[in-house]
Amino acid sequence: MGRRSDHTANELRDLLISCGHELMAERGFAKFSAREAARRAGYTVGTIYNVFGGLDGYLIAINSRTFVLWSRWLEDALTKASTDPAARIEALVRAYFEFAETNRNAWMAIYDHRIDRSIEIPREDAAAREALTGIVDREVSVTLGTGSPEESQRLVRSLIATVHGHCALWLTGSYALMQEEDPAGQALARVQEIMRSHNAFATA
Amino acid sequence: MGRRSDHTANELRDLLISCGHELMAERGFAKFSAREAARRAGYTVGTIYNVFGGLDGYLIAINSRTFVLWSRWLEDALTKASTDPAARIEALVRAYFEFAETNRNAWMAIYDHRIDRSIEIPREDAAAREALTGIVDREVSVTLGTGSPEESQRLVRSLIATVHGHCALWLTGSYALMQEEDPAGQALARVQEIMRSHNAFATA
DNA sequence: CACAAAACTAAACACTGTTCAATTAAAAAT
DNA sequence: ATTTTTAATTGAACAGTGTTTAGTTTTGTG
Repeated sequence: MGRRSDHTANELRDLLISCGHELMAERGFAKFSAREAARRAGYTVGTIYNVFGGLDGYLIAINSRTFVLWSRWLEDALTKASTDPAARIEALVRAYFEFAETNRNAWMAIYDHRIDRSIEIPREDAAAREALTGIVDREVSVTLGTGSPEESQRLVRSLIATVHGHCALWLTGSYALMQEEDPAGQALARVQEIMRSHNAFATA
Repeated sequence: MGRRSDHTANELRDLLISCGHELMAERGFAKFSAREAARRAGYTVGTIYNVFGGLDGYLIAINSRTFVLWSRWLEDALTKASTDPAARIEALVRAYFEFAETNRNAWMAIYDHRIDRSIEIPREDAAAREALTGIVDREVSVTLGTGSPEESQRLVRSLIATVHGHCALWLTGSYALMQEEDPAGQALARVQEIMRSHNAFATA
């Protein structure tokens, strides 16, 4: 068959991402199959190559969707949190872990997919990825009294890396960290220690 | 051909691990091929399944070798370091990053290989993995004054996770963390802040 | 209505991992 | 010294991949 009228270009794009995301959540990165994803959408692999330019483009799109869901998850948690800065940071870290645990495979796929430096990430996708950093930036900046914005941004990235490390080692089951019952609690404790070192939460 | 006399069982095992490790360092986890590794060793895939029981066993063996090299790298760095606890911690963090950068693909393969919980890791391999934690434990314990050994162990794992997070995000190129020029420095700063929060480096 | 462009498929290619019967070489038994 | 047994190794098969390309079908347009 040729061009089908049952889906517009955008609908098809969305459908393929949805099916791909579902399959990724179900099987994980290693057992993901573009063929199978297309099959579930009622199409053939070739279509994926048409729409996304290649497998990398497709995986980027799928992972970007995960980023969007993740950001929403964090924003939702922050909405329910109080206005106390320390409480908001805790909510943020807890929500970070919750999302990763709830969406194990999809979350891990983000880091499983190694993007070749030669390939360029579409603006829209890059934005979805940076949105997450933006949320953390916004919340952390409130608590940090003095210091240049650049220094603050560096710290934000470092804090994200800190939480990421705990979360990643936890979910991959690496190390005997498995025996750690509350990795989120440990990550939070470290974040708090670091932030206090930078005179955050300083009561006036 | 049948049984060959050109390699004993142990030699063959070692040869296959060497070739596999080399290929892993060269191509990375995603493009690793057991067939190709066996080919380089002068054997066929089947032999890998004979010797290691399956692909998982082979990958575990390859990654365990990386752990051994990593531990050695850290010990070497510590040998060259002074006796000052703070300096030793710095040497440890720096060496951690150096090894990961120098052995990018092999290092990442450790975390790329998701081991099914059903499969059991051979004692020897488990030991190689735990050795690394042991080194950190030994060095950190010196600086931590009070506190139960269990609490200390939890902190050690948490510190490892902290450094791991920085290193992983750096090497995967995730986030705009790429723009960070000295991720090792950031990781070290966080480690120091955390340790000071736990009254480490307390001068008597 | 004819045509050109776009969407989509089907099939091919060169690879995987995994299994297993068949072969070969060495060790053990006669 | 021969035969038998046992174990190591291969080769071929199977069902999957990702990727490319020629071809077919559908649609919008001249």
